[in-house]
Amino acid sequence: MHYTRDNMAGLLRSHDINPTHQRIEIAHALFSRQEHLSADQVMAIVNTRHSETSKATVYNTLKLFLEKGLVREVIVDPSKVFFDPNTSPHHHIYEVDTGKLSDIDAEHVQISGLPPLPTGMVTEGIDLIVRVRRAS
Amino acid sequence: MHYTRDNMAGLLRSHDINPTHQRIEIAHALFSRQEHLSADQVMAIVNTRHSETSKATVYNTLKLFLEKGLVREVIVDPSKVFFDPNTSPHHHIYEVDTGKLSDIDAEHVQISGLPPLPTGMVTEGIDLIVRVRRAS
DNA sequence: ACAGCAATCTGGACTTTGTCTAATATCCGG
DNA sequence: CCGGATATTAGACAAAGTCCAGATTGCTGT
Ligand SMILES: [Mn+2]
Ligand SMILES: [Mn+2]
Ligand SMILES: [Zn+2]
Ligand SMILES: [Zn+2]
Repeated sequence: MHYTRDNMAGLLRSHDINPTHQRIEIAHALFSRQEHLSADQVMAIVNTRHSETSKATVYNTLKLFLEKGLVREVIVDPSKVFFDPNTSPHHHIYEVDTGKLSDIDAEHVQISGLPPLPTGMVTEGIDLIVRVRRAS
Repeated sequence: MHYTRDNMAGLLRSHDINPTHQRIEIAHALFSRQEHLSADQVMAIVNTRHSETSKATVYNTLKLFLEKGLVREVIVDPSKVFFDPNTSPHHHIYEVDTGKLSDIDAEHVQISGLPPLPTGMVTEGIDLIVRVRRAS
């Protein structure tokens, strides 16, 4: 699949999001790269040519995408949140030195032996993060 | 085991940490409660009676404890880091509504099917977080 | 075309978490 | 007690994120 700006409007609509110029640009930044980006990185990408999207809109839009299930949040770095255009179930490898974050397909990963949840609680998601560094 | 201020000095020494009044208080805050605390919470606990430990010292000390392996860091909340006096291998349940964080013993949890690491990389740790919320 | 209206976007002030620094205080061996 | 190393401190600073009141945009009905 190839993500063009034109596809973005349909993608947004299919997630019940009114497609505006700013939202299309932000979605395009995430989906054309298929990378994990921080709000700051999105901000920089969207405003490379000329300043056209404010910080408030970047944060508002990313939060909206999150609520609508268009992207997922990955919390691995204590100083910033990453936004992930890949919403299929998967896990992450985090290189602590470089900050590089990559996907692990969940298909072949098996997690067993988890205790039962406290009553009245439902699982919202299971995050598995493998923290790695260069062998010293 | 019962963690008193008096055994804190020995605990610190056994981790190659020079026991000072402030360090003992901070260690005592964490180990007597056996809870996951943020820097802010540690700060509040340590200064309840009267102000006696600065913000800089709280942060410096928690970082020192981390380096020396006395505590572990848990990154689940995008807005703050938790410090965990339990350094034995274990996982976490995070209640997203309340922010409550509790331990899952790693003993019976089995994770299989992880892909091989990129060459020259070693695992520093595997964090498994089960995000739960009240059933709606 | 145009007024009215809701939805969206914006700059900038503000808050929170955490870092840094230069000065001071404490500790310890000789 | 002296001198140096180690530890603590207040407060300035930085970065990530939130908030708000005003401006823009894009309709819809006339
Ligand atoms: Mn443009
Ligand atoms: Mn005291
Ligand atoms: Zn991912
Ligand atoms: Zn724990």
